[in-house]
Amino acid sequence: MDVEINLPDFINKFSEKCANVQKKFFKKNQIITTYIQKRNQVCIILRGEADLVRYDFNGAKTIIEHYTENDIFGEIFYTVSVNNELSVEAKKNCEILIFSYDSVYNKCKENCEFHSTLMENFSKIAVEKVKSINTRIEILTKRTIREKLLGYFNMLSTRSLSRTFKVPFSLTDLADYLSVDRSAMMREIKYLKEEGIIEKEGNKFTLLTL
Amino acid sequence: MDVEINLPDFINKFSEKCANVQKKFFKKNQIITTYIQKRNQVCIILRGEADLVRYDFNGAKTIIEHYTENDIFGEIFYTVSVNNELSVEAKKNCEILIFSYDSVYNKCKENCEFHSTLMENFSKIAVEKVKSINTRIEILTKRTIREKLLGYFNMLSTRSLSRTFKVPFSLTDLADYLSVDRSAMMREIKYLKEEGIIEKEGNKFTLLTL
DNA sequence: ATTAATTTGTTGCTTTTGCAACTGAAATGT
DNA sequence: ACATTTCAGTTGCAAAAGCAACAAATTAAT
Repeated sequence: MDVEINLPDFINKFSEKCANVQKKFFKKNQIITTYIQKRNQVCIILRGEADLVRYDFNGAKTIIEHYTENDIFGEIFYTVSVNNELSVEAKKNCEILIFSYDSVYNKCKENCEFHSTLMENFSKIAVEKVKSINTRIEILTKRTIREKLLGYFNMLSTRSLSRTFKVPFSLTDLADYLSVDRSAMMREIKYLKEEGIIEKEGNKFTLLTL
Repeated sequence: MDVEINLPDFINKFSEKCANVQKKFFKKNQIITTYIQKRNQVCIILRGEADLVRYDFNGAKTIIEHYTENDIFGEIFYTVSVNNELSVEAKKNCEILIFSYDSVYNKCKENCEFHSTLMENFSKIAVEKVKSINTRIEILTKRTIREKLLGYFNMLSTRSLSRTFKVPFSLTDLADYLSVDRSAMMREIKYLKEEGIIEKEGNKFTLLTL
């Protein structure tokens, strides 16, 4: 039995009929949502890109996750506390489906196809999410900036089935994503280039070593 | 509707009758499993404690997750690659349930209660797992050892509803869990004590400031 | 009970990372 | 088309973290 899921198919089943699911539009740089304790909102990106970000008291920004089409997010996946203010910011114009976690376990009156498919597939979606977060942990637990960069590049390379790949955000954001200082990261990228380990053209990188 | 799940109850429904689920015993320090690509094993700890660990080429050990009773793990939650050898090591004598991911989506012939409860609740279990991994990310993305320690202590404090709490592993392992050098961590703990921010007695810590 | 092994605690020294500050390039807005 | 903002790229200096090595304390093993 194949437990893979084709998320796009599933999402295309959405229709305006389902009363439990809202579709909303957000412009670039708008805040899509701020995580609130006790609320259990679930969001799916139909179109666009967004980041889940945290700003520390000292102003340091961390990109916790980067979302593209078909990605899912919301406070159900987070233990929201007073110490961590989390918000999701649109990086491009976005089209978002919003519903409550409860509705995943309760049929809607219209018994719509989107809703029933959502219910059926929710565990697979959640398992996929665990996988993607674990990949992030894999990178964050690396001890040096160099290892983090190479770990991340390796992942992108594997995912794109090519030694050359595009980093999906600006280098400034990449530093926030790897949770390191930008200038220190730039320096490390310079060393990696000098040592012939990587090549770089804008945000297109190539891994030269295995 | 309440979407919380009482995992212990669910696990107690296990009976030897279900042909798809095995129960195995492991002694302290034994390797429970090594993650293998394409296999989709799921394990639940009935009794004992275990760590998911990664050893880097340079010998550095990272504790990716720490499991206690009722925790769930297995390669379904991981994108297993050649670059990351992951294994789960028993830290105490363990009693483990093992089954394949497929069986979560297929009834067993005996139609046993454990199995059907597993199927029903799997998405909730997976969502809980996302939450717990995200808490880990929250800590790993902190920039300094001090912030990582305080972030982790805060979490333990919140979880135990008390300013005083026990760290569930040795300080050596804690360093591997926070992904930092042990001696540097010890130094930071010393500073935190000197500054009156924490108190420490063995692996029992107290947070003195808000 | 004694030995062995592991864990804790500490410290000098080195390396890595972060911070601040600035320049030029690119993108964006009006 | 020009001004403004954001992003990339650099660098000196300071701070933090890592490494190595060791002694003392604890825990486990025989």
